[in-house]
Amino acid sequence: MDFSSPVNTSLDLNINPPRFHEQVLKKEVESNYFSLGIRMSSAKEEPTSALVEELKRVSAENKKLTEMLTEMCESYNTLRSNLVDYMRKNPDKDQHNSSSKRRKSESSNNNNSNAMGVNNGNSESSSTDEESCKKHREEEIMKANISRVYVRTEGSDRSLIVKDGYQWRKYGQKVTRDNPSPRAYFKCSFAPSCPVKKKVQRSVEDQSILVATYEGEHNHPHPSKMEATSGSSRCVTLNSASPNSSAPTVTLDFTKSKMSSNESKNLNTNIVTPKVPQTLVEQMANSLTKDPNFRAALVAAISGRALHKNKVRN
DNA sequence: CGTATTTGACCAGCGC
DNA sequence: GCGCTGGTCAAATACG
Repeated sequence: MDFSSPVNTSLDLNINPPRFHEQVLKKEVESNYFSLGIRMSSAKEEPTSALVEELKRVSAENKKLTEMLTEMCESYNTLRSNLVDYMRKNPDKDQHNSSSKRRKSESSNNNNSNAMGVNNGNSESSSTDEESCKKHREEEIMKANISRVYVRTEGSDRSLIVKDGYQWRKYGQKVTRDNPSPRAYFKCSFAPSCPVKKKVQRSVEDQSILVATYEGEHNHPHPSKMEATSGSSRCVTLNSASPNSSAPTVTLDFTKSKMSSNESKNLNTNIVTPKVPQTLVEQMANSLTKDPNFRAALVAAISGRALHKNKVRN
């Protein structure tokens, strides 16, 4: 790429040029320059004024991006809290219970989840919902902290291994009535006292999908995020076509082509990077790295996170 | 040889 | 009480 020629850093955010921001931006830009110890040269000099204009626009875009990011974060938090509320109000639509005392309800829930989007609608509607029972279930679900993860694997991959970064010890395998595929039982072996258990079984509807049910909460930090998905050399992407289930589920697509260990180390990047043209990414990176406010915020964020980490460790 | 996995036996809850 | 079922145990086996 040729960076010597002027690069259009516009992100087309409908702020070009942001006339209503001009005065504010001018002050912002000036203050940015002065804070960096750069003396503003005469506005009469053509190249400098062009740069100032460019800087203004980039600053405006940066501001707009910040606003968008803030909005996204707020939306995400709202959505998440709504989901949590919903799960608390409707725990028996999909949630498992850890105790074998609730086997019947679990079985109906299994039917629901294994249908992978086919709502048979017979699990709960026929029975009159007993309030006390429901409350009891809610309490136990909250205690058990059960979650379910759907993992798409290669069709040829018949193993019941779900790489999530934790260390698991298999302690049993059973063929259940409602699913010809065997169900594997795992205990977390990273910490001897960790109570977390995991059940892994192939979906009835789609044999390439592994359904991993986690029970309990890890009482130790994540061993290594780098190890999370490197084991099978499979690519992980967030799959928006999550199986139709009301439980908090995550679908991981492991069907992408195999990759090297180096590539697998960059999984986090793969997950969060949308399909944006490379030039645009570079332009954005350029704009952001040139912005002193962004750099200051980044430094503050990193130092804050480092402090937080130290705090957690202590 | 130590550790992880496999697999049949066993246990407990539930419905009839 | 009996049979069915899911979950767990533990001896046997496999593997590095």
